[in-house]
Amino acid sequence: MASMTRTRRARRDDLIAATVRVIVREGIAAASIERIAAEAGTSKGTALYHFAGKEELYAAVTTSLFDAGRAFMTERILSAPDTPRDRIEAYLDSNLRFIADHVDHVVATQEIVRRTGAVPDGDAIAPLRAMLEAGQRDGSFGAFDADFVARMIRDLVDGAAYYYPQRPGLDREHFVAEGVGLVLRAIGAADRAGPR
Amino acid sequence: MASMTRTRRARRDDLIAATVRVIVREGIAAASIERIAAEAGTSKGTALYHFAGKEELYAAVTTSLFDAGRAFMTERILSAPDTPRDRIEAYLDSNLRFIADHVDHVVATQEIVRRTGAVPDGDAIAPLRAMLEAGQRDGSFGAFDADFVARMIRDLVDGAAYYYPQRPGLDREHFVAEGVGLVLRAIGAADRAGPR
Amino acid sequence: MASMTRTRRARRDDLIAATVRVIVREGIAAASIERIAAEAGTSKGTALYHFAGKEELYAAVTTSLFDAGRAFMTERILSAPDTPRDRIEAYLDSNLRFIADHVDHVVATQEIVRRTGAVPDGDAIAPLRAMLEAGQRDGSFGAFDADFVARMIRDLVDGAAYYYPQRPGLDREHFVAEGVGLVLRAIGAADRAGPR
Amino acid sequence: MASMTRTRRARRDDLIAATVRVIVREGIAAASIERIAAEAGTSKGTALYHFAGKEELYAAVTTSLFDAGRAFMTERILSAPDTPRDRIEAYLDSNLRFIADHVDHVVATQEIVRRTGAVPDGDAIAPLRAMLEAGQRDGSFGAFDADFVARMIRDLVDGAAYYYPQRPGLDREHFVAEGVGLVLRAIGAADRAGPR
DNA sequence: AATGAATGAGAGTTCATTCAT
DNA sequence: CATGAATGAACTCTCATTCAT
Repeated sequence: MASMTRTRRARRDDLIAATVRVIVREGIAAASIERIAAEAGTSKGTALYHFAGKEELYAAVTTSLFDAGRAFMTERILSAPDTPRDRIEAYLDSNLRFIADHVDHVVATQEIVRRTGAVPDGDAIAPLRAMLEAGQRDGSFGAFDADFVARMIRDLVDGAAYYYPQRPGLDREHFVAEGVGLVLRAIGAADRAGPR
Repeated sequence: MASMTRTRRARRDDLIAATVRVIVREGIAAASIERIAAEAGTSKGTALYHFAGKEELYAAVTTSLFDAGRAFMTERILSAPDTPRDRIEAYLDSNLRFIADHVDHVVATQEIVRRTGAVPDGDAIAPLRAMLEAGQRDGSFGAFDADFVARMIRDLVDGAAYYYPQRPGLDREHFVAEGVGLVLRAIGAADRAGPR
Repeated sequence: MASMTRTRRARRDDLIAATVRVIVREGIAAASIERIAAEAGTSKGTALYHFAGKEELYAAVTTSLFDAGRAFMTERILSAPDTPRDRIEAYLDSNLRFIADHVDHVVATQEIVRRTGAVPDGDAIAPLRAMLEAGQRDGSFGAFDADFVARMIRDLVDGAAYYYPQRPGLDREHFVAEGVGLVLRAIGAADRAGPR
Repeated sequence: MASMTRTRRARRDDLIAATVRVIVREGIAAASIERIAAEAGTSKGTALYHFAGKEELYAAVTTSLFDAGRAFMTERILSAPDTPRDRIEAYLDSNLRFIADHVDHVVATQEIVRRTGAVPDGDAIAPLRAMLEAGQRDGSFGAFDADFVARMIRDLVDGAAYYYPQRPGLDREHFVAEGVGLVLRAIGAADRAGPR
């Protein structure tokens, strides 16, 4: 994948962006290859020249988002203090921030994942659950079913992507703070300080 | 609609149940009328004899669930003490209980709603937000963006329907208690008493 | 066919009338058995109990019109003076008068004939051509291709059925006189007298 | 529309011709896209690749005929002497000649127009009526209801298209002369000269 | 590298007809 | 007599995919 001509790379990016736009604006049902190609200013034949099939195109959309998201988030999580509370706060904060900055791509990816059932990255729950359990062990968090809560947090964070663009005036910082606060309270970790 | 022959009513119910099964097991993409009819042990022609079209079939699936759910929940909510905390607890408790008892139908309905965008009942957020705001006014709940939190609670509750069947051993009471507790903590209303 | 219970006869007539109404108002494409049955205030099953199939229903529509038309016209033609000019005038006059009095049934029948290609009565051209040739032999009419003209007269008369209802204010007598006059002039027989 | 590849133009013409053949030979009821495609030696998918739908295919059939017809006729009518009699004669003569040369296409178009009700060109009666009224004003034609006669002439001319192929031995010139003569006599304009 | 053309599989719908009650 | 129920055939249309240029 690294060895791609610049043209090829550019065309693929065009098509990925067009896919995102079509899915977000017109719904995934309307996202035929022909419609996407038109949105990208090219032809169906060309789209399928660059991607072996629709599956591969969709995979490219999700993969490109996951790669960017992982890079963005791991950096921030790793540079946070090594306590469960700080790590999970960093996780939520960076995730919501990333979402706010890539709403369309996130929404499109969720539509694709829901339709194809193929998460490219593997388990997104496991690390979250691990963090929760760590916090429970050292007493930072309350008592709850870590698996259940982990999944609910993911639903909540994913759902935020649909909510965010629906409130156009919504301030990004407010959005992030609300999300983080909600979860921290839910896991019994919101009692540090400050106006969160 | 009340005036339906017994056969018609039965066949429609068969088809509604078959639709739910197909959507849950094979995904909504595979839920063609022919596939659904086969699952119901009948023919495509018959399915379309009983439902004017796919839209009407899907509407019947969602409507039947919403009707049952509304009946189940309103009864319980109305018989709860008239405080914000008790009402929202009744709301969550009855909703999660209803979900646990109708997982497949709930999941199928969510798939349909997501695809068609047509919620038969109108706004599901408004009443939840109203309850939250009432609790904020009288000091039972903490400070948060009620609209944001209302939506997140809905995402969370809806998401629980996907989670529940994935943990086969999961006790229904545990499931409900975890869900209620999570939300009550998140809105700062969990400080009553007892082992919740 | 003569031996029919009164109910049976009545239901058949209801259905024939309903067929005519549906075809005229909504077009023959919309004239499904179900639609026709609904228009007649009964069910598809009943319609097919009274008529073996759609073909038979359509045949009944055309036959009932042809029978009535033939009775109406032959009487008038036979009571006309026995000259080619008088006979053809009686033919046209009675035909146009009959059409004006049964526009809907005539139009419906034409639609059916055009679609099924089945004229119940046999050749409608032959007698007309015979009259024209008789007039040519005795010098009452001019010189023309009798077969060609016979067919054109039929097209013209049939077409009049579509025209008549489109000019609501149109006087029946005027309509008949114009039609008769047009044809008489066309065959060189209009030079008798009077304001025709 | 002018910018079409040669292949596309050719395939569309193939399909238009096939449509005409199927309608004329087997009736418009039998003219399914699949049947038409087979007649054109291609597949249903290809037919729908070249025409957005059946409506567009039918529109192409009628439009192509109307365009050719209008070109053929206007040229001849404009080059005729500017008297009502000459103009209407040119109208009839050119129309019947065009019909004789494109019988199948004309018949197919009439079937389509009758079924869809969509005349691509607008009112075909108005210009005819205008010519008739002009002739009445300057005394070239007799007294008659111009609107009525205009419509009857159209019925007559259109009907000629069905008649023509039914008499295989029929000479084209004879056919045209009979049609023109019939109408000219009917409107009282046949008294110029010669054995018409 | 790009694309027009072709095609088959499959979806939703309509409808005449058969049948049991 | 009447009708609800059931069904299969046929039709239009969408779409991912293959291929030749």
